[in-house]
Amino acid sequence: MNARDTIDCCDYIHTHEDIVEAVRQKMPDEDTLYDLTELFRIFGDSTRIRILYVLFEAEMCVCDIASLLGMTQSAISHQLRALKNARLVKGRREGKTVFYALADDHVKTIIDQGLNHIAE
Amino acid sequence: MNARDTIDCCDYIHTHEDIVEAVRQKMPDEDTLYDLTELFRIFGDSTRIRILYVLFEAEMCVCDIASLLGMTQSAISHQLRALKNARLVKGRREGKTVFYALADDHVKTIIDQGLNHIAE
DNA sequence: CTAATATATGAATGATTGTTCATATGTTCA
DNA sequence: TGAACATATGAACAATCATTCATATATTAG
Repeated sequence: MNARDTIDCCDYIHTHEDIVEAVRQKMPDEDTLYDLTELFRIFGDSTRIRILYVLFEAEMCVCDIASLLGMTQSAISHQLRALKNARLVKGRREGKTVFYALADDHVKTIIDQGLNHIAE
Repeated sequence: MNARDTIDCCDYIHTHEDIVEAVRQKMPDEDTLYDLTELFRIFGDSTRIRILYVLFEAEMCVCDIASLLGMTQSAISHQLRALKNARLVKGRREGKTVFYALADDHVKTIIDQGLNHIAE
């Protein structure tokens, strides 16, 4: 099948052209779609989820997180950067140490929704 | 640094041992962590997000979704399987055609939370 | 300034993943 | 039964990504 043939792919599309039009109009723009996908992609890694769980409890320095999760400082630092770029965590420098904390409480809300789904 | 050295990685961990202990206890078990990560990983792909958006509007057959998104039937079918395994969509066969629909309204809630965050 | 400590980062690598292609399965109709 | 259609699926390939290693930056103490 050729995906470019937008209307002749099967017998059903002609019977629901109003719906097809509604879908087309309600699709979010490319930028929103990209940001949304990117946000969930960040949540889709167990190291990053673990880091977020750690930060639910308290702000913490890179090395403590690494220690808690049994991973290297470098690995954690790389992932903290990803989380920071997604504005899920924020860093605060105090001398040599950088303390990371959750950026806001959307994070917890999103994770809770995820937990809701898997608990179902 | 060796990540196995759970206590001697920096000067701070000793000053917050109560918090470290609290974090340890509140970390979800491995299974939950895996399911949660897996769920968000499924949301973390723009094709799958697009499919979910299409299904917000109405149930639809594989080939219509493919047509709407300008992708091949095979690609969509593969992704529908992923969405089905994550129990985000469900399929209903009617003759030759299989209609897919959202499994429940957690899906919309989770995506809305994501939109909330990026709109912020 | 130098040494020590905490964090950040670029490059390399192994693993994972989305799409494609070819083909199989399942259903209807003649 | 056989042809036509809708969907599903396994294997292969290219692209993406998490971690590691080595090293750079930043801060403090001496």
